[in-house]
Formats: sequence, C-alpha cells, structure tokens
Amino acid sequence: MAKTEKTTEQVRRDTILQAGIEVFLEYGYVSASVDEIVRRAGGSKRTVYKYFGNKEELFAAIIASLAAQMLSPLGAAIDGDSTLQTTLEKLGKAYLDVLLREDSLAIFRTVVSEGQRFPELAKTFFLNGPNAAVTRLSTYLDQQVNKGGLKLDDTHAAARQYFGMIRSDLHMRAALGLELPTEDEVSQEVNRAVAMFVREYSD
Amino acid sequence: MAKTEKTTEQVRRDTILQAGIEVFLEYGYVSASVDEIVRRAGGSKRTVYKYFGNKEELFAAIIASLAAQMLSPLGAAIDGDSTLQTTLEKLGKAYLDVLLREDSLAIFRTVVSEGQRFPELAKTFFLNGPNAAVTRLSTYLDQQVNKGGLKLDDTHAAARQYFGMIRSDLHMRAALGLELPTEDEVSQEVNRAVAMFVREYSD
DNA sequence: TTAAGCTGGTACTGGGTCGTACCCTAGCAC
DNA sequence: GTGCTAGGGTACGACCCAGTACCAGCTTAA
Repeated sequence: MAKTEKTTEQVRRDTILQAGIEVFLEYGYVSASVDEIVRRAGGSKRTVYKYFGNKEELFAAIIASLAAQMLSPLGAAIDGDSTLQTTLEKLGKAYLDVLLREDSLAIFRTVVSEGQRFPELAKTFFLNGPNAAVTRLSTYLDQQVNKGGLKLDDTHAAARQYFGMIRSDLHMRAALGLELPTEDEVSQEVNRAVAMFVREYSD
Repeated sequence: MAKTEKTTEQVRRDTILQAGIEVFLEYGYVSASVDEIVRRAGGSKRTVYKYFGNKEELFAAIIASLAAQMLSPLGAAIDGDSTLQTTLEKLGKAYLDVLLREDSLAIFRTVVSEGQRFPELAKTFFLNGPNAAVTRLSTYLDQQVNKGGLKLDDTHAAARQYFGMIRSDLHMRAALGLELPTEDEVSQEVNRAVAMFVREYSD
C-alpha cells in the first residue's frame, strides 16, 4: 500500500500548500500565522512541521510553486502564423492579464517585501515570472531577425524595453493597490507600444 | 519662551522621525519595533506616543515626509535651452538615479507591502514620487507640441510610456533585491528609449 | 482482539511586541 | 529654596506567535 500512502501524503501536502498560499498572500510573510494556515487546511501543526520543517521552508515551497505556474498562459500567444504586430499584441495582452491578476499582484507584493530576507526566492520569482516572458519574446525576435524583416541588434534589450513600455505605470499602480486599469486602457497601452515598436524596428 | 519650546519640540519630533525612517525602511512596518526606534532616537516611548499617538500614525508621518522630498532632484533636468533629446536624456537619467537609490527602493518596498493596509499612503507616495515625474514631462511635452516640432496627441500617455521604457525591468529587478544596474546600463537604457521616442514623435 | 503507528486537537514554552504606568531627575518660575 | 512640569528610564500587562509535547482516537496488521 505504499502507493496509496504516498497519495494521501501528497494530498495533505497540497492542502497545506493551498492554505499557505491563501494566508501568505493575504497577510504577507511576517503577519501570516502558521496557526491560521492550520485552521484553514485542517489537521494540526504537527503535520505542517513534519512536511515543511518550519515557516520559512513552507513559504519557500509556496513561492516556488506559484512562480512555476505563472507563465503558463503565455504559451499560446506565440505561433508561427501571425504577423509581428499580432504576435506582439497577443503576447502583450496575455502578459498584462497575468501580471495584473489579483493573485499575481499579491505574489509580487509579498516577494518584494521579503526579497531581502529570501534572495533566492526573489530570483526564482523573477526568472519564472516576469523574465520568462522576456526570454520568450527575445527568442521569437531572434527568429524574425534571421528570417529578415526586422533590424535589431539586441533582441533581449528590445524585449525588456517592450514589456517596460506596456507595463507603463499600470503594474506599479496596481501593485500599490491604487487601481486596476480597464480592459480598454490595457489595449490602448499595448497598441501604442506595438505601433512604436513595429515602426522602429521593422525593416 | 514659546518659540524655543517649539524648536526643541520640533527637534525631538525630527529625531524620532529620522530614527523611524531608518527602522521602518530597514525592517518593514510589521517587523519594525517602536522600542528599536526609541533606542536609536534616544528618549523614551512616552515621547514617541505623545507626538505620534501610535505606531500607525508614526509610520504615516514618515512616508508622507519621504514622499515629499523624493522628486526634488528632478527640478534641474528641465530647462528652456536644451533640445528635446537632451532634456529627455537628462530627465531620464535623473529619474532612474532617484528611483534606483537604496533608500527609494526601501520606501517602495515598504509602501508596496503595506499599500493594502494604508491606501492613502500608497497614493501619496505614488503621486509625489513616480507620478510627479510623469506630470513634469507631460507639461514639458505640451509646451513642445505648442511650439511645434512634436506631433503627439496624448502627452500624458507618452510620458508614462517613456518612463516605462526607461524603467524597463531595471526597477523591478532592483526592488526585488536582485541587482542594481551599472551606470552604463542605465545610460544605454535611456539612450535607447530617447532614440525611439524622438524618432516616433518628432515632426 | 491486540498492538503499533500516525494524526488531530490542544496545551505549553519561550520569546517578542504595543501601549501604559510609575519613578525620578533636570530645568524653569517665583 | 520651593514647587511644578516635561521627559528619560524602565517595568509591566495583555496579547500574539513559532515550535514542541502530550493525549486520545483512528486506521492497519496479524
């Protein structure tokens, strides 16, 4: 019965992880209490400490797990058929949609405020989150340059610049809890950036 | 002797504020302890609670005071004589220099992580900090449009876009504690953005 | 049925924090 | 000199939390 035991263990682990996600993102690392996580997950502290050792390790496991699933919605944005312009538009909108979701913002806030305490976590988050999009776009741009029709020496820098443009100050505002942009504002921001980008770099 | 009394009171207040800045920016709101602030400021808790009421109000006073002095280095960047290109360069570099200073990053981290708890603070910070630069630039762009030589319908949006471009991911990386860009990287980012901006909007 | 091990529930320990209360010194008024 | 007020130093009360210990009950095995 080793297999079923493993499964129940994993179910427990996942339940705790899910409750941990809720609590950590709601309260931040310092204010989140293990007792509250236990309350939501059911079970007892003993189990939490058996699986994760201590509060820090639980937090690390949570951020790693969240970062890993952040970029998945971006896969569909790049296909071979679309023009540069449509690809940039689709990718840009998908990117902003992910980044401006309440849960992404909550992760961002938490990682920003604990980045000094957990430097590896900040790195993991950045590489798997915001930077993964940059890598994808720069790979795509490389292909376009090779195919011709795009003149561009530093595709990585251009990709960072592009995402900087579409983030504009929308992400900062949202992260500060000020206000979320409407769908229209997002589209306008993306369209403006795409127009500029295409005009600048198209051959 | 009402005047001297006021002065000593203000000195006390300022000393506490300064110590508070240190401690809050170092530890964040939750982990910062009033006892530690008292330790650094000298004096006793009694005085702190007399002037500021409680921990929350002390924190609010500190963020407000910091936000108010953030934008001052940007004043010199805009003058009447320089070309659009040099103005954008000077303003961009000054902006990034301010935003990437360790203390600005510390404020940003703190405000981001406490933005939900203190919404007005986040707003104050944003308006007096990052957004003040946008306002200045868009005012300048308005003038340029009126003088001719610039075709541009939404100067505010263009300004937000410009600062987004030069922030690129430099600010996010730095806020996450990953790494600070070198002077050269900052210059490159600014130059790239200025080139693009001028080519796009110049008449 | 009996034995063993895991886990939920809960109490406990040691440490830390906010905000208040109390004592006592220093400086000022007269 | 005497009285008074402000403020430094510190202790305290109430509360919260991470991590541990202990007990009761459940499941599994034989």
